[in-house]
Amino acid sequence: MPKDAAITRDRIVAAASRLFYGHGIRAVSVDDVAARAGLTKRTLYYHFRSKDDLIAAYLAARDEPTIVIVMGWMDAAKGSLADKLEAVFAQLARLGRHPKWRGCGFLRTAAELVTTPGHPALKAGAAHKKKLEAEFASRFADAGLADPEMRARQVMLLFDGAFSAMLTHRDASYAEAAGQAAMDLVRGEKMRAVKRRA
Amino acid sequence: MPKDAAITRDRIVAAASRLFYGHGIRAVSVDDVAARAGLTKRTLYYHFRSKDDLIAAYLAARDEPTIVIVMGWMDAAKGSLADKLEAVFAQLARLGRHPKWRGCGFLRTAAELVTTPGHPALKAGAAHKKKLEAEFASRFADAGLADPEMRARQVMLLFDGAFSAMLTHRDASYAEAAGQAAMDLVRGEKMRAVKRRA
DNA sequence: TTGCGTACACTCACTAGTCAGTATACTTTG
DNA sequence: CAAAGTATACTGACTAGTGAGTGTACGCAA
Repeated sequence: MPKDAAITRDRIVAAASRLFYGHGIRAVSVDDVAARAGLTKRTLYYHFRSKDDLIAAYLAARDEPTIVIVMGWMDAAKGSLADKLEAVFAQLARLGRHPKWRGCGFLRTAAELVTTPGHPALKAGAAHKKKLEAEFASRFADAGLADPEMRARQVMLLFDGAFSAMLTHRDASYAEAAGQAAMDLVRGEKMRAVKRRA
Repeated sequence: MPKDAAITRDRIVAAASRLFYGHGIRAVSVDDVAARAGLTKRTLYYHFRSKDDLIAAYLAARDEPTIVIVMGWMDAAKGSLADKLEAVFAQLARLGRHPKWRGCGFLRTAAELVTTPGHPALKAGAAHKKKLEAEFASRFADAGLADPEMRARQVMLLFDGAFSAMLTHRDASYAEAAGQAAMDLVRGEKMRAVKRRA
């Protein structure tokens, strides 16, 4: 039955996700993941060729859901674009206050795997961030903001900066400061001419 | 002679710095560091109680020099506050284009050691970022910027965001986008009343 | 009976940290 | 001043444990 295989695979990815996110890639062994998934390492290696494959699957499984969550925050918020951005960063701060929060899985993986440039997990992480940036840009364009791509990029920089600072200081208020900056960047910018260099 | 000990210690820290920064904390063994420093592991353990001690020493040695470099960029740049910030981020982009660049050692260490909350290296990293933020705030205050502390915090968020994005995408132009955002945040803000919430 | 999914037991390389001992140089003492 | 003692800086070989990945056999469903 191929369905069983898919179920087992998902269970392994779920176990890997919890452990890799909670403790880091290198800190977690394949044995740990197998034990957490309730099966032996040999079974895990039946479903995944290597630990690197498993890491890639871990991030791939986080891509779409993360984007849905963040854009859900934005679309659910009432008011102006600035208000919506404030809501996004307020929600990020709320996450950051959770005791099990460990920063951004994509950024932390990028930091850990920095020496293996072609790693599929790194590509997945970069693609994920690009997608999120594009979602912001699309909404900024709809709102009539000048230079939506650049503003989206700057908001992403604040977003990733908030992740880093919250992780460094264990202080979620950094996300709120980032939200204020994001608001300032999109406020009163609607019709301003694009006089910046490309 | 205690001078010999200091020299050897420094050589170990220098070797650790290169390897930890280049490959990551967990990816580098104590044997690797000892070999790079040209001595045995036993000698390394004569100078450091544990690998954790060595990690802390690695970040401690990077603290002050990093701040001097970044503030040197800022103070050497001519023009307005915005111009000086543009210069800082331009220099960051220049660093990011170097083939041996591997992101921010402090942020990457924070990401790797996320499961050991009290680790001295994490405290060193947090203190380092706070110091840098304070240096920005001091210069913003001197320039008569309204709410210098908040702006300094936001610039730090852009700074760390630039590190993260450059590492994720291997694209140094993110630092320049961050620089543009930083300029926008300090420009035309000199005398604006502080109407934001605390 | 074929082949898919699982388990046990294993390999071999590597890891942080330790044991016991040595060469050198400075200090104390007869 | 010379001999003995002591602290310093160092080494090679080791331990106990963990790492990713594998060979082989077994049960179960079609």
